[in-house]
Amino acid sequence: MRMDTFEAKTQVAKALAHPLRLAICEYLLNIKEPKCVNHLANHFKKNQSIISKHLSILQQVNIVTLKKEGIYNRYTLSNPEQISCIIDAINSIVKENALRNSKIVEMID
Amino acid sequence: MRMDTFEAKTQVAKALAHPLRLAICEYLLNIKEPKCVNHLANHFKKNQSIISKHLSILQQVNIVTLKKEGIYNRYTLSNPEQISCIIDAINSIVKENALRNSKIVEMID
DNA sequence: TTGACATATTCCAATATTGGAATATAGTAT
DNA sequence: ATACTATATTCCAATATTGGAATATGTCAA
Repeated sequence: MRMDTFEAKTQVAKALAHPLRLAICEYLLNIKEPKCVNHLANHFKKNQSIISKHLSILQQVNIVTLKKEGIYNRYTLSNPEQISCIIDAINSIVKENALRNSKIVEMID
Repeated sequence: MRMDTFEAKTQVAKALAHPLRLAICEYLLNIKEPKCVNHLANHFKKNQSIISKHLSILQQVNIVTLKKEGIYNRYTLSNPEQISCIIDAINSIVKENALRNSKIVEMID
């Protein structure tokens, strides 16, 4: 496997490697409806330029798709199944780590 | 879902968001055997301090586990199933994007 | 046209990540 | 003890990512 093959994959991983972007993805996954920038800005209590920029980063690697509807730019997950897999796997790793850490704390106590 | 819940998840995503780290994970997934730093350094044609540092980042979020065997520090994936899910999902997104882009090129031609 | 609203983009300073070189640590053998 | 090999860590300069403010663009309605 050539190394530059990993560059494109890394772009996808990088797009997910931010707390707000990950939260946006998880939200869009659960809500299952296209959401506009303003809605997301209100929901996450961030200003619109930040939300817009993060959505743009997600869009660049096609994690998210934009539908223009009049005034509103509505975003959905382009590949909900894949994003769901990734989020589930990450959650599983994090959960296992938390469990492992709590056991280590017990050992110390 | 509180925002700081995403911090731990983001750490996992960030750990994967580097071409060499992603390549190491994919390699360890395929090889299914613990590999030492030097082996990985030779395989990826990088110097040992870089490999060691990247393994340390992967270890911090428990993507990778260290087994000390005499002189050698052998690393394996801690959660191969989850990492496999993530890598497959990323590959699927990247493949779809490549396909989509090639179709766009056809439209332009 | 103007105004109002939704969104995108640009600019910039702060912060984070990176690779490479040098150094430190650790284990084994002699 | 010394020497050798494997690995980890520290330091630093270059680069990348970030959030916020300001500005630009885009859409509709009066």
